[in-house]
Amino acid sequence: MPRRVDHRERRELLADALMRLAAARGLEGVSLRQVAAEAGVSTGMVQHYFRTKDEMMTFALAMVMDRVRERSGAELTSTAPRELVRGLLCQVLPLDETRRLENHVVLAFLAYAAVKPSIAAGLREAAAQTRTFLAEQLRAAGPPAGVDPDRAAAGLLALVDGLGLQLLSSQYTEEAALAALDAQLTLLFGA
Amino acid sequence: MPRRVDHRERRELLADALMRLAAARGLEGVSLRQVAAEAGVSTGMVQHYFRTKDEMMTFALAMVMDRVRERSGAELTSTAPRELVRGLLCQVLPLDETRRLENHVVLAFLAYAAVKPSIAAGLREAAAQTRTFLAEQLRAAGPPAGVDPDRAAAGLLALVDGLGLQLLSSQYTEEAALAALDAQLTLLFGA
DNA sequence: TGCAATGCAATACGGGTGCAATGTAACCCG
DNA sequence: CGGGTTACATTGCACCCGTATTGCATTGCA
Repeated sequence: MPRRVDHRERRELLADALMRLAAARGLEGVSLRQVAAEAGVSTGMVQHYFRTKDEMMTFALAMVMDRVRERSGAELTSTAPRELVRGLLCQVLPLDETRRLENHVVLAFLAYAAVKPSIAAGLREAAAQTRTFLAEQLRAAGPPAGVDPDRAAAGLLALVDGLGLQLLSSQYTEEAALAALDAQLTLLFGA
Repeated sequence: MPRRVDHRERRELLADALMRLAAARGLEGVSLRQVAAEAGVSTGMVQHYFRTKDEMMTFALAMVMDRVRERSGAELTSTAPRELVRGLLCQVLPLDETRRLENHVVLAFLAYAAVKPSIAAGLREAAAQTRTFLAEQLRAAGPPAGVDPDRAAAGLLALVDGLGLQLLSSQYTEEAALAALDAQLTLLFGA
């Protein structure tokens, strides 16, 4: 049995189980044993691949953000700035089951990160990256008078974060969220 | 000693301790014993005032939201819609230590509520209330063409939520957040 | 003046937690 | 064809959790 295993693959298998748990029962429902059970393996195996629970958590979060980044990268085919921006932001919104799950995880980790700065760092960097990209696109599109691209980018990201938050707690529908996003894009890119 | 105690007051004392813990160590750091220790009382006393942990949590969240609502109500003196809206939204943003604490708590509960619907209900109702108020004010101010008050209100609330989120994880400064908010208000209310 | 209700404190219980230690198969390498 | 390393599985430990139970003052009320 041994030696011939892909470490990466195993860790992702476990991290996937963790995500499912986090989405279903919250981060506090995540324990070594629960993750093991969800993945259908022994707790010893989990310990084998993650020396500590914190290491497991950190890996899972990194994995989620990598996936979002990957999907966003794949979306960068359109040439019109507005569609590009919209496509990217839609990859973040919880509009299907996969992304709902991801958003749950990220939200759980956000609450966690407000306390543990080491976790927050990764999130912060990813956001900054997205923000500068958005600002570039806004600048390229030549926004209406009175719209500062940097500020607008920051606002746009905050808007999407907020929309995601409200979608998760089912405060309203996907259509409403998309409408709000589109309305904002229209304001920023002009009619 | 007994009989002459204000139940409400005791419960708020405990809920305050809970808030401090939640802000400092996250919701998962909140236990009956920890709350008791933080409040400087026995765990028995906590049990006396909250029959279950869930009851304690629910009460604490309700208390926080009541305080926000109270503060927001006190802010409703200005007559110009834009200033009114701005004042209200600023009461939600984490711009001082008190509100940072509150935001931490609400965020923690949001992650919790994504899993426990009974908690989510209260949050949803409060948000809906705020949203209709915002929409009223926008309508009263006569927004520029192409701005739908209801959608704009929803967007505004989402924006503030997102800004709060990013402020908490110190993704940027208070000034930047306020600037983003003001920029959006200018877009919605016109110059 | 009794007596029930109230406000708490202390303790105990069953269960879940992270983690360390140990065991044991399977494979690769020399 | 041994020895060492890898990949797990099992078990145990100390701790913390939420909750139930019990005990005991103190008080308002009859």
